[in-house]
Amino acid sequence: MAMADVMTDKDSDTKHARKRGSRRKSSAPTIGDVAGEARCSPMTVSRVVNGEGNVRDETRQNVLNAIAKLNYSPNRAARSLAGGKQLRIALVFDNPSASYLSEFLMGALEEASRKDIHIVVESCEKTADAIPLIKRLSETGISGFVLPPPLCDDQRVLDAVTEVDGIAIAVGQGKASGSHGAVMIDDFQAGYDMTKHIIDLGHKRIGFIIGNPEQVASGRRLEGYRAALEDAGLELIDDLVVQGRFTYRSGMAGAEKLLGVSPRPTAIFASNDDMAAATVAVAHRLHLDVPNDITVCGFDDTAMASTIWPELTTIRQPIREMTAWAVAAIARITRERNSGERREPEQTIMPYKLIRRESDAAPSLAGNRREDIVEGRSVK
Amino acid sequence: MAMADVMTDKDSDTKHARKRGSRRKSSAPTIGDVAGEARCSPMTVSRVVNGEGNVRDETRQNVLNAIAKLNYSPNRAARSLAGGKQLRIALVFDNPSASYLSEFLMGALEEASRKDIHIVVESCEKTADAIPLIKRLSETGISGFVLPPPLCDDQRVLDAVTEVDGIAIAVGQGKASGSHGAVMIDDFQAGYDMTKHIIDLGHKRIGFIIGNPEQVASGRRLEGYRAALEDAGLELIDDLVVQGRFTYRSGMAGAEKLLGVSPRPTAIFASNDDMAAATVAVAHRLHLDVPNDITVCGFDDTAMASTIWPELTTIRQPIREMTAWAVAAIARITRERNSGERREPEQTIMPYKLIRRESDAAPSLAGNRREDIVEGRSVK
DNA sequence: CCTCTAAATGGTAGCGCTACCATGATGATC
DNA sequence: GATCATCATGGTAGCGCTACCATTTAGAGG
Repeated sequence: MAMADVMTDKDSDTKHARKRGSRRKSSAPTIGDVAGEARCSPMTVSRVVNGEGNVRDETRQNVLNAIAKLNYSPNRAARSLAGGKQLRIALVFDNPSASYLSEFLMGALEEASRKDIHIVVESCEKTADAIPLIKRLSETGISGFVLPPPLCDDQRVLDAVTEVDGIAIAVGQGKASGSHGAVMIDDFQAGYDMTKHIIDLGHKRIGFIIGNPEQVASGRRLEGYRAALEDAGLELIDDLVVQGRFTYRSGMAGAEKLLGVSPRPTAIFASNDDMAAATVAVAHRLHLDVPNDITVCGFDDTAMASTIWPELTTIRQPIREMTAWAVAAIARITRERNSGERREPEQTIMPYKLIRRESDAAPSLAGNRREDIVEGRSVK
Repeated sequence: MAMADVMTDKDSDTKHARKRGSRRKSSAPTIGDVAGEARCSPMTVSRVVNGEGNVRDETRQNVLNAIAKLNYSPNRAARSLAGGKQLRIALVFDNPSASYLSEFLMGALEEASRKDIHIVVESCEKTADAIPLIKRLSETGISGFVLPPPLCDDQRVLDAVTEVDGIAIAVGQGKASGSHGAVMIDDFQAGYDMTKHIIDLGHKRIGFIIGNPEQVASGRRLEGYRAALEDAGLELIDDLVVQGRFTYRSGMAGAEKLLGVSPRPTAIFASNDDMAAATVAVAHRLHLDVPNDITVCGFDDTAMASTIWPELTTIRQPIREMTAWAVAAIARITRERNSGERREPEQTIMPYKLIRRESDAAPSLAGNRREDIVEGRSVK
């Protein structure tokens, strides 16, 4: 039989020479080439490559050597064709906030590359435009949708995905919901931690600029701020909480208002970096030194945070990992659906980090006379 | 024969019913389904789909109708498998400037999606790291490299690509070179136009902040500035030209120096938006109003330009289109190489736009608040 | 009418891989 | 030692599409 033939001959290199008239364009090695080199069948190679069990260690090693020798890498197209897969996932967004976006894309792309998934990127002007867009995409065979805020804050968008029987994963949305998967950080806790960090520095009058009221995360961050103040036994002063909309412009307005309050707050926590940057600008215009006269903290760790001077103390969301998770989740759910399962959409919460840079400091003793510092409790 | 059979029956729907035991997972229509519906062979459908000639109008229409009816869309994996293609292109960069990056990714992704090309994104810390990275990528079957600055300003990186017989396309590099393809804007002319725009507003003392000296584009923009001054018969004052490094911090230092010169310049043209933003911040700190006390212009039209207040008048590079062109160029060159051709690498110059926002005005006059777009000169 | 060319279409054989089943070895169990 | 499970491996048949060639048809020219 063929086996004996292969096992005994020594010219395995020529054995698997390409048939003439082959249509092959590139000379990249195929699974067959590796099989020839390793003196086994393509199937065994496939098993090794895909990490399946039931292969003798010796055989596996042979195959691995052959792969290394030929510098083989599997053909993705053939893989997905044969595997009958060919996942296509859409990234839809209406928020062209560039710094966020590139992280977002990178995370998705990496994961897609690893899993051989096709990513389609689509942007739309208004949130409302997303609904027909999702329908159209669904018709071109896209089954999964990764949705960053503010798109994922709109229930109609989520519903549109459900309607076309697609899979939606919300990235960075503030709240969980049963209708779709979600990956996010704990905005409440992050808001709490940052506020506590500021309190621990010795601040007592801490201003807060709220984000866009339409995004759920805004509210959560505010709640975290409030809870931290309360836990520290600090008074919650209404004048020190102003509404913003996540834009630089709204941050300026907010900062102007806050810095006009008397006595002035010694720290301002803005719900995102753009507004924090605006706060720094306003402070500078008033000849306040950041951080010596006033501490300014942001949220998101976008490019802005480390571009301006002083660089901002902020909260870093692992956007990249979050998006990668979203893509992987869609892949998994699709696989499950194909095999009949149909379970509740999952949600996951990722860790964030408080990045301490140069925009925070203890309140200056020179300016305001302070009472003794009261340590706030740490809440887990 | 089979033909007569197909041509006469009316139950073409059931005719092509799937064989039992098929491994097909998805129920997406295949080219065979379309052929059955249109009563022709899969080949003819393929011809129509791929826009080849030699198909009767009537037949084509039939096929088109069938495609529409079944909502057919070709399977990419099968396509590239059969076509023997499977282009893989790497985007390599060491400049994590986020706003630039996301545009960059979008352009590449769009084109890749259209042409069914696989994009691999890789970043590296230092420019030197790019060289082994390119070698490694080349070994995994990547033949094309899209390189933004500052990577493409380093000849060693370009050489590394040549060494592995890959195709390099520099995006946004300031100068042309014979060893690789390139797509860029005319930095000289853009620098000239912006300077002229400022001169036309009535300014005579115009400061300039140079970019990173290692990037070719920096020098070109400076030359444009000089040429415009000269053409306008304005004196070139050495004190009004300071060195920067494209960073916010360097922009602050530059702006402080420029605004310390007496008499003060009435306008500052920074070689990129980050430095222009820093200039605005410094001006504000000195209680100078932008643009009424001083005009500030940037370059690149990154997110920063339209985030801060006042929004910056700047030069917009069509990054997205440039990257898309780069990807398309690699695809074309690869095709040519496969068919034996081997021609000189191409270069192309794209049009830029002068985006007028709120940061410029005539010296000491009430500011205008317009967003005019002045078309840049387009070459070829 | 009959060749001859070109246009229009069909048939076939893969592209490189994996799902599925068949087969041969190897022990373990009674 | 026969029976059966289990592991290790091979064979085969596609996945959906296109390259290539064969075939048919329509028109041109003699």
